[in-house]
Amino acid sequence: MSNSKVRVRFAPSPTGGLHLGGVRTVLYNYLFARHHGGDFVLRIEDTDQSRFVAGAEEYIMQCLDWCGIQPDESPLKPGAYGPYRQSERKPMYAQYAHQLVEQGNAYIAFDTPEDLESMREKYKSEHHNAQYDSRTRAFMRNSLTLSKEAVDTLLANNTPHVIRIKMPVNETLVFTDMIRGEVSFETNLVDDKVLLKADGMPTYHLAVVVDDYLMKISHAFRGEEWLPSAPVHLLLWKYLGWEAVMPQWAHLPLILKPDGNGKLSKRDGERLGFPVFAMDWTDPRTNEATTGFRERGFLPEAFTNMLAMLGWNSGLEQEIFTMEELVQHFSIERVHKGGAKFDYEKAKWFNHQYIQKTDNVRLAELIQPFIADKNVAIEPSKLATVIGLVKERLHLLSEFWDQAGFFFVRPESIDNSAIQAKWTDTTKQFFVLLAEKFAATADWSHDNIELVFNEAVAEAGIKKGEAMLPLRVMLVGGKFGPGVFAIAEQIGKEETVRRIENAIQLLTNS
RNA sequence: GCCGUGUUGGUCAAUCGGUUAAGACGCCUCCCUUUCACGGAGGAAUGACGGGUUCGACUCCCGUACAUGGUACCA
Repeated sequence: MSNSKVRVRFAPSPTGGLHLGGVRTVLYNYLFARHHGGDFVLRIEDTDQSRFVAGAEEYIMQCLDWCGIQPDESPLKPGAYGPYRQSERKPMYAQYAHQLVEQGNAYIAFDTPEDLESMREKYKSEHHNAQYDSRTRAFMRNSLTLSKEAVDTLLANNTPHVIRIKMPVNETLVFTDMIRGEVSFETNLVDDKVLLKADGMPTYHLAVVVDDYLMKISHAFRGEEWLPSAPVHLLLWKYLGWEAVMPQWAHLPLILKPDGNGKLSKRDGERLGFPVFAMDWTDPRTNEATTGFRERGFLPEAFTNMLAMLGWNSGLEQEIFTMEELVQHFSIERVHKGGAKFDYEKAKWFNHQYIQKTDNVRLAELIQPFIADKNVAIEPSKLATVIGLVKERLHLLSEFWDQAGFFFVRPESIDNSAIQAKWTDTTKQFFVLLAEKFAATADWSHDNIELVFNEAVAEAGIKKGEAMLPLRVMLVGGKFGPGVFAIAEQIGKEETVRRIENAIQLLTNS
C-alpha cells in the first residue's frame, strides 16, 4: 500500500447536523491527504433508508465549504470511482456478499426479528453474552443449519433473509493502528455481523470495505467507536482477497463533554450554552433548531484551527496555524490516543486571536449577518472603521453589536449609577459648557476634540478625571468601549452634543 | 456481564529511561490604561493506584481502579 497514491475519504451518514467530532475527522483526513499530495474523497453513507433526512447531505457539503475544505471527489464532483453515494452503488455490493457465501465465509440467515429477539433474551439469562456467533448460529435458521433444498425453497419464495459473515473459531486477529499501535481481538468474541440486509442494502461493514477497495482508499481514519468492529472489516478484506491493498487504519479519539465524561453530544451544547454543530441545523422532521459555530460568530479558520489542536499537537509551541501550516506539520502519529474534553473558553480564545489578525474589511463582511436585524443602514467603510476600534474586545463576531451598537444608535438608556455619584452643580455646569464648546468646534478631529475638552475642564475648574467617565457614559451608555474622543469623533459633532444634552436633562430631572 | 481502548495541573498538552515535568486556555496578584479590553510581569495548580524491570522511571512490563466505546438487518 505504501507505494500507491494516498487517498482518504470522509464518509458521513447524512442523518443530521455535522458534529464537532465529524468536522475534526474530515479535517484530519484532509490535512493528511494534502500533506501527502493525495486525494480527499467525500462519500455519502446512506445505506439506511429509514434514516434518510432531507437536506442533510447538502448541509454537510456546505459545512465543508465553510471550513475551507474542498473534496477532490464527491457526489457533486465525481471522479473516476463513482458514484459517491452508497445508495447509488447498491448493485455493487450483493455480488461480493454472494461471493463470500460461495466461499463459505458467509451464510444466508432467515431469522426474523422476533427469532433474534428471543435468542437474545435466552442468552442474556444463560451466558451473559448474547451474540450471533459460532455457537449460536448452529441453532438458528440459516444456510448452515438448513438443507440445501430448504434454503432454495425459502429463497424461491422470496423469504426475507440477510447475509452474515461467518466468524472463524479460535483465531486471534491483529492489526496495526496508526495511532494506537498493535490491537488484537479474539474471533470467538465478535459476532456474525450482517453484511447484506433484507432490503438488499449493505450494512456499513460490507459497504465500507467494498467502497474503500473500489475507491482505492489507502488510509482509513474514523472515530474510535469503530474499533470494536475492525476485526470484521479485517476479515472481509482478507476473504475478498484484497488483503494486500487494505488501507492503513487510524482510529481517532473521541471529543468528550467538558463536564463529567462521555462523548460530546448536541444536548451538552444546549445544556452548557455552546454550539456543537458546525453550522445551524434544523431537523426537517421535528423542526428542532440547533445553533452552529458559524452563526455563533466563529471564523472558519479559528474553528478549524481549534479543532486541529484538539487531539493533535505539532510538538512545537505554536498554536495558531493557517490551514497551509497545518497541512505542512500534520502527522497522524502525533494524534493523541486519549479523548479530549471540549473547552469552549479555549475555542473562544482561538476565535479572538483570529479576529485580531483578520483585516477590518473582511470582518465587516462577516459581521454583516449579525447586524442585519438592527434596522440600521451602515456604510461598509464606517463599519470597518468601528470594527478596528472594538475588535480587540471581541471573542465572537456576534458580540459586535453589544460592543459597538452605540456608534450607530443612540443608547436607549445610560448607566446613571456611574455618573450620579459625581453629579453636582459643578459637573452639570461643566457639561453645559462642554456642549456649547463642542457645538462651536469647527475641527472635529480626535486631537482637537480632546483639546476643546481640556479647555472646558480648565474653565470649569474641575478635575479631568471627574469628567471623563461621565462623558463616556453619556456617549456610550455604559462603562466600556474604546477611547472617548475616538468615539466622539466617530459619531460626529451633532450627535455628541445631542447625547450630552440628553444626558444633562435626564440627570437634572431625576 | 463480556470485549476493546484510554488515564501528565480545572482544560488542551510537551516529554519518546536521567528535565527545576515545557507551553497554551482559564483562574489569582501586580503594572499599563482617567472605562472596558488589549498588552506586560508574576503566582497557584499535574504524572490514578500498587507491584515489578533498571544505577535511574511520567516514560518499559504486570495487576487494580476509574473512565469511555462497542456488544442492531444504525452509522
